[in-house]
Amino acid sequence: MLLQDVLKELRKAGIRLTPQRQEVLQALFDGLQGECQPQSAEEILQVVRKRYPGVSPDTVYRTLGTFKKLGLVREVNFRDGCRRFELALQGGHHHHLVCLRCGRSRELPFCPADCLVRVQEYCPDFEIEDHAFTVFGYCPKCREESRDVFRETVEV
Amino acid sequence: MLLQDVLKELRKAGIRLTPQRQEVLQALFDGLQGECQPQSAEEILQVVRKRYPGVSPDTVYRTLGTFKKLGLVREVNFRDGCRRFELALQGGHHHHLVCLRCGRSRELPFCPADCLVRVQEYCPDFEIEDHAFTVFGYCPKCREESRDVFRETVEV
DNA sequence: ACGGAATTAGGAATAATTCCTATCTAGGAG
DNA sequence: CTCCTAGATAGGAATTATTCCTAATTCCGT
Repeated sequence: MLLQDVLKELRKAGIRLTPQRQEVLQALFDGLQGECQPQSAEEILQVVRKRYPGVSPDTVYRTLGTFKKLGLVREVNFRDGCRRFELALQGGHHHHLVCLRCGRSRELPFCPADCLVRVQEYCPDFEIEDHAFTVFGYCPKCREESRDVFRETVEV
Repeated sequence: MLLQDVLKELRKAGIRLTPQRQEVLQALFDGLQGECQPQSAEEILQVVRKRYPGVSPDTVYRTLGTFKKLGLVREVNFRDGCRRFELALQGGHHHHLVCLRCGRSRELPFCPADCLVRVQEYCPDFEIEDHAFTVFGYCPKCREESRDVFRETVEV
């Protein structure tokens, strides 16, 4: 799905298409390129401000909230002190493998769908809205680096 | 496992047992009773201050960090603006079903263990430290209440 | 082009978390 | 039991993320 299609859907949903919202959306699309890396509100704000310097944090947060309600954006938590956001396009459902040292993440193409089914059986009256499966640890690069630091410490 | 056993283990691990740390531990144990409800640092602080009024937030955070490193405490995120903590006793591994309205959680006895195996196969050089499986939505009680609100709105 | 409801900027307020440093203390050594 | 010191704490300030408030602006249907 492309930016144009999303804009069309938003218009259809009666969402006012302000330039600020379009820029937030653009930033989210940019984040989709290359390695998957959900962005913090602050990061998105910086991107948006390149074109609209006056944009306020409030606007970014409000826009992300609006998009989240529409199911267009998902929130994830990487345990790095802020919320992160990414596009939730249909067919792109995934989870994350997060490095606790460098904060970078890798997309996981697995989903514990069977668990979700069991959860719904376990609590039939609970209305499931979203779920998170996130694996935390240390990426190969950071493991290597901390090994180096350890060596230096010992040798000195 | 009881508080006494944990204290013994901490001593064995060379962790200084200050009264503040013991109170934090006690608060975490209290949180284990009844419905599982991971606590925020603020909530733990309030409990600890009942006995030690002068305790600082810093101490609670530092203590929780120490316990986390030891694997005694797990951090969870309920999307309510703060980190939450709970004891991670052996055999008690579980996940959470969280209501986005009232913030209460229910313990899930399922774990996507098979997914973890697949993750490790997918990224053999990644050192897995922890994982989170959390289901978000609306509990029966909150669904009922929002239905009431809707009715009122319509009828007036 | 016009009007009204929705949206925004800007700045202040709030809340969570961490930092700093002088002081204190747990627990091992004697 | 007392002494010593590495490690821990209090207290308050600083930082960071997020939300609130309100007057001014703007999208978009008519």
